[in-house]
This record gives sequence, C-alpha cells and structure tokens, in this order.
Amino acid sequence: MTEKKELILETALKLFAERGFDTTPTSMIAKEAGVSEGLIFRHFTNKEGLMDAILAMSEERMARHVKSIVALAEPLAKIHATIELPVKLFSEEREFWKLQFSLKWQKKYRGQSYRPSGYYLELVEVITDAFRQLGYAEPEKEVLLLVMLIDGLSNQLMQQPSEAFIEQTLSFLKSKYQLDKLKS
Amino acid sequence: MTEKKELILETALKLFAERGFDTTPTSMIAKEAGVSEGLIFRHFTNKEGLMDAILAMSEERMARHVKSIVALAEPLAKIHATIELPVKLFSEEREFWKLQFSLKWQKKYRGQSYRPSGYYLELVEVITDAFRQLGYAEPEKEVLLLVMLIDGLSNQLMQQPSEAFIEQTLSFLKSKYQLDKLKS
DNA sequence: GTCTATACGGGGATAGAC
DNA sequence: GTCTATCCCCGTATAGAC
Repeated sequence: MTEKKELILETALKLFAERGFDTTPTSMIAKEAGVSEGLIFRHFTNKEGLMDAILAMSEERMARHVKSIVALAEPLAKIHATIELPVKLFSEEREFWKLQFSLKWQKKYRGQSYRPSGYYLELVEVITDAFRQLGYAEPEKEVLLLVMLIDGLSNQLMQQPSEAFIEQTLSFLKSKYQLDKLKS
Repeated sequence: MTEKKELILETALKLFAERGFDTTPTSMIAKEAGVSEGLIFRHFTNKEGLMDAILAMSEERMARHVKSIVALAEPLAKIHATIELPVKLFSEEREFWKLQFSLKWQKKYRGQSYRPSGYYLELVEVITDAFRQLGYAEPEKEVLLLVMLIDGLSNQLMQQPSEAFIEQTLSFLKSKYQLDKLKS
C-alpha cells in the first residue's frame, strides 16, 4: 500500500462520513488529498471500489473490538464493555463509525458491511449468555433491548458529542444495569 | 393542490425514502408518477423545493402525533404512547419515517426538519414531567434513556419489521417501565 | 396545467505521457 | 506510480408549444 493510496483512502473515509457517498465527487477527494483524480481510479478501479476498500478496512477493525469483548471473563464486564463500545469507537474512530451509520440508510449498502456479519452475531450470542448467567429472566429480549440502547446511544453521540453529556449518560446507563458494582 | 402535483409529491416521498435523495433522478420520479419531467420543476421550482414540500408535509403530521400524546391525562399513558410512537408511525406512514431517519445522516438536511423543532422539545418537556410525577429520581436522564430507546427501536423496525418481533419487543419495553414505576 | 424538446454543467472514467 | 488532458453520459433545469 503506497503512501498516496493510503492518503486517498483516509481522505475518502473522512469526506464520505462528513458529506455522504454520492454527494462527494472524486474530484473533491483528489483535491483534498493533494492527488490527481486519475490516481484514484488507477488504484481503486472506480468510485465504488474505493468504498469497498474502506468497508473492508472497517470490517477488520470492528472484528477486533468484538474479539476483545468476547475475551472478557466476567459476564458483567462483557455487558459493560458493550455499552461502552459506541463511546470508544466514537473517540477512536469517529469518522468510520459515522460512515457506518449513514450507510444503513442507503439502499445500495444496506446488507453489505452492515448486515449481521459474523462478529455481530457472535457478540449477540455472547451477550445473551452473559444475561443468562446473571440470572435475567428473558436474556434474548434483554439483548434486543441492549442493542436498541446502543443504537440510540450512537445516534445521541452524533447529535450531542459533548464530553460531559456522554459521561453522564453512560454512568446512568451503567447504573441501570447495576454495572457500578463492577470493579474496573 | 392539483391532482398531479399531489401525485408527484407522494411518488417523490416514496422514492426518496427507498433510494435516497440524490440517487433518485427527477426523470425517475416523473416516469413513476406518469408525469412529464418539466412539470416537477413548474410546480416545485427545483429538486430541493420538492424535498422542502415533503418536509413541510411531514412536520405537520408529526406535530399532530405529538399533540395527541401531550393531550393524554395519565403520565404512564404518555410514556407508553411515546414508546408506541415509532411502531405507529411505521405502520401508518412508513415511507415518511424512513426518509426522516435517513436525512439525519445527510449533512444537507441535518438540522432542518430533524433538529429539535417545536414539537420535539414539547414532547421532551412533557415526558420529563411525566417521569417526575411518577416519582423517578432523575427524570431528565430517564427522558434521555427513553429517547435512545426510541431511536434504537426505530432502527430495529427498519431492519426487522416482522409483526411478531415488534409486538414482543414492545410489550417487553412496556413491562420494563411498569416495573420501574412500582419499584420507586 | 401539462407536455416535448433541448441546453448546460458536472461528475465518473480513460488515454497516454513522464 | 503519478499526472494532465479529455471524453461522454446523465441529471438538473429551461423554453416554448398546446
């Protein structure tokens, strides 16, 4: 992966996340990256190839996050980490996460990288089990609820990314799940 | 409002919701509506004017829904109605709701019809009060949680719109809030 | 109010030099 | 690997007849 190719990828990721895929001309990506427009097509064939490269990159990053949650021993710790995942992603990989969320609403990419891929299903299974171990009556439904919460939290992060707000909300959420008892 | 103008509006709403604003050419709208392309511009000036008309229409519909929630007497009834709102909207006005959600992720329309407009703020206020009346310790935070839940639920409805799933989730959610009430 | 025909610009993509 | 120049289509928008 040459330096300029990498640069194109990063720039495209940022612009797609900020402005959307089809309202971002390749000319703009080239200009922003300080690169000729033709180079984009030399490296990625076409605009969609560029998006696919970004998606592949993202998939890999997500899988890594999930793996680290699954690896935790305590069921409570798993739930704790899952709640914190959106915040973690937003602080570390804001642009990517934004892009993922926007893609859900674009028909073209619905079901591609978003659709329950391996890591997502694995996470659901693991969290269901965690709830079961903690003695929740309906673990499957609890997971559904948690997924909703996480989706909603991510939306909030998009609109209101103030540090104070995030911290407040997070601790409130954790208290709901009695996660404050957890030793960090 | 002439019949064809109305038809254009409905068709555009449907197509924008399905395929997104900027991946839907005006030619397609015209064809689908069985109307000449020129007519669209005669009625709505430009493509954006068409979107604005849709948004105005939507705003009105939403305001009506909120009004009916606010009008409820019991605080618990208000909360339940709020939880049920996404489902109600999805069954009655699916296309519109879908479009609203997708718009949040398009820079152009972020902060336009989505941004906390009158009815949203009113609803938040009313629900905060409802939580307070029910004796919740931190009503403001409870509202935040509920908003998250509703966002998340809406996302779920997009991905998994099976009747059984919706009914299950909904009753689970409601039971959660009833239990909380009894606890306090 | 509605249609047909057409102008115009911009965005994706290619060719070929270096 | 990278750049410059260029092509061409398609989507928005306008003009003008009916």
